[in-house]
This record gives sequence, structure tokens and C-alpha cells, in this order.
Amino acid sequence: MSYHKENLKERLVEIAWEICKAESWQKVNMRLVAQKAGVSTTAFYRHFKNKDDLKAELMRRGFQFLYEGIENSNTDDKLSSYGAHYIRFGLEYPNIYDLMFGNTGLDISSYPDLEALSNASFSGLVNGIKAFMPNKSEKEIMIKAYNLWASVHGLVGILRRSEREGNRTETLEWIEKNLEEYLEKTTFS
Amino acid sequence: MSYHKENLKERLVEIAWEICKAESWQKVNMRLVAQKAGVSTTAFYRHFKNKDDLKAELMRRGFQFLYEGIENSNTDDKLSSYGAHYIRFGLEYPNIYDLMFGNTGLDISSYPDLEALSNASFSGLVNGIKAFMPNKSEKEIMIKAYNLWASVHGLVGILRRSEREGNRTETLEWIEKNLEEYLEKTTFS
DNA sequence: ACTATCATGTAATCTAAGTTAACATTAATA
DNA sequence: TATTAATGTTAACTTAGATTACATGATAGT
Repeated sequence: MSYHKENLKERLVEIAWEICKAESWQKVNMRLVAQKAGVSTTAFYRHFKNKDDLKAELMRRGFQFLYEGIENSNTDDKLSSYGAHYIRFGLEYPNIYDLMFGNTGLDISSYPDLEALSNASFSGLVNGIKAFMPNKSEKEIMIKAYNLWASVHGLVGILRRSEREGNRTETLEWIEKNLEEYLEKTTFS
Repeated sequence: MSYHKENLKERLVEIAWEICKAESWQKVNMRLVAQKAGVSTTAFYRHFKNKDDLKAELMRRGFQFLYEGIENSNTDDKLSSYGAHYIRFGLEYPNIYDLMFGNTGLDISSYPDLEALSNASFSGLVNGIKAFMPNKSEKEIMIKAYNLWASVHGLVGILRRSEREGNRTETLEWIEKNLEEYLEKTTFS
């Protein structure tokens, strides 16, 4: 029975999400996802125009997931906590992080809602800095914002690389355990 | 004539390099490269075990290219110049940069020489900082080094993304034109 | 209730790209 | 010169994204 499935689209996304989280977005492929859902490969194309469409859906999920985490973690309104949350997210969900911030080949401008979701985090950061340093000029605030953003994403790369390659130094160990202090020390002069 | 070609391996790498530089490493494929070289697709496998082997060769080239550039640009021994060179490299050769610093799926630990090449740049940076701040502790120096590294690579990501998505703000414009000043301001308190 | 229609699922097939196996040709060397 | 190793070719296999033509079944208008 049930030639027509209940919420197949949702189930496909769910399955793809799990594969992506556990493996990488590169490992997500229609055949595997469809098979795990117990449907034919082509059933996929009734719900997604193509693979990019699925990737976009997964990215949406990624941003929602990240933002939920930030809301729920009662950060003490310190910017360093905000940045630390990003870093921890990148370390805990590296494959989701790659999907969201790496080069997946997706043209994000084809998905305006996604673009907005993606930009939201930076706006939040700018506002935070603005509140934190009310007497600074717009330009100084933006520079701080870009720098914090860059440091955060750059550091995720470093920490992950060191993990992969077994390069972990004592200092990196310290940084990972003391992200807030590290961020205060480096990006807030 | 010439069933056996002269320096086929070198020519294949050269062709692949050009494709990678102009398009992306994802666009590099054996059929295309072999065709451009005027040989059969499988000729490839006489010179490379697999595609990863080619990727590794291209990455080697990338690091040599980057380091040559740094040697030749008579930086005035300022660390900010060093960092700025990295950023400019990332902006001028984004596809080579992705190959070198992005997630290509290559397990770099299978290519120890490449790993060494890749680590060399960080060591250089640490030594530079050490010379620059002789009275700081080892840990402080390492923290600065990681931070500069993270900032540099993070900023490349930001600048490229803003270019792709047409997000360029005035401040980003300023940052790109004044990389040294930006780095001084942000990572050297 | 009957039937037209539309959303949703399937089978078969195409194409691109990585890879291998079996065979051919040339260069090197004993 | 005869053997062998290096290098190249053809044919074919595999995996993965995508399309076409067809099947099924839920829903709505008569």
C-alpha cells in the first residue's frame, strides 16, 4: 500500500540532513537518500528541481539550527560568547558548517530567502558591536565586525585542520577550551 | 610520429593548472585535460595514480607559486605585508586558493611533502611574529600567529563572498584597498 | 457515483566523470 | 637482436545527476 507516501519531501530532507551531518554534503546523493526512504530515485525530482534545491533546503535547516542554538544558549550578551558559539558550532557540526560556509558550488543568489538567512547573522553581529562600542564610528564598528567574523571563521578552519592532521599544539588546545578569553584577547583591543 | 610524448606528465599538469586557475579544481577532469593534451583519457593513469594525485601536484604548484610571490615581493619585513600578500593571493587566484586551503576532499596526510609545504607558511609567520614581539611569551606569540592566520583566511572568505554576492560595502572596499592598515589596526593592538 | 485532472511515484535511459583491464608501441638494456 | 619496462590506446565498468514516458491514486466538478 501507499504508492503515495506521507510527507515524502520532509523525510527526504531529514535523511539527507543526517547523511550530511554524519558524512558530508558531498556524500548526499539521490540514489542513497531515495533508497533509505524506500522510494525510487526519481521520486526525488517531484520534490526538488535538482540537487542544488536540496542543498539549499539543507542550508536553510543549517542556519535555523545554528540560530536556534544561539537563542537557546543564554549568552550573557557578550560578543565573545556570540563568536564562541559560532566556533563551537563549526567544530561540533563540521559537515553542516561546510555546507553553510564552504564552497558547495551553489549560487546562493538564486535562493534569496537563504541569502537573507545567511546575512542575518552578520547583521546581528554588527548590532552587537554597535551596542558594545557606542562611541566608535560606523567604519570602526564595521571593521571590528568584519574582523571578528573573519577571526571566527578562520579559527574554525585552523582548529579543524589541526584536528584532521594531528597538529594540535598546546596553544590551540588552550584556545579551544577558552574561546571567549581568546576572542577578548585578540579581537577586542 | 610520437606515440610517446615528450614530458606528457608536465604538460598534463600545466593544462590542469590552467583549467583550475581559470575555472575551479572541480572543473578539472581527466577527459578534458587529456583531450587538450591530445592523448587518450587513460594516458593519464600512467602518470598519476588517480585524481587525488593530480590534485596534490596542483597544490604543490600552488604553494610554490604563493611562496615565490612572497619572496619576490620585497615586503618591508612588516607582518602586515606578509598577511596582505596572502589575502591578495586569495583574491587574485581564488580557484588556486580554494584548491590549497579549501575542502577538496584530499587527505593531505597521504602526501607528507605537501603537508610540509603547507605548514611552512605558518612557521614563517610564527618566526616573523617572534621577531616582531621579542618580549612576549611563547603562548602570546602563538596566539597572535593563529589570530593573524585566522583573520587573513577569514577575510579572504568575506571579500570573495561580498564580490560574488554583490554585497560590497564601503568599508570592505576600504579594507581591500588598505590591507596593511587594516591588519595593523585589527591584529596588532 | 463517475470521470477528468493533477500531484506524486516508477522504470528505463542518457550523460558525465573516475577508473580498470587488456592490448599496442616504443625505448632501453642485456 | 631479443627481452623488458615504460608509455600509450581501446573498450568497458561504475557511480551519480538528470530527463522522458508512463502508472497510480487523491480530489473536485458534474
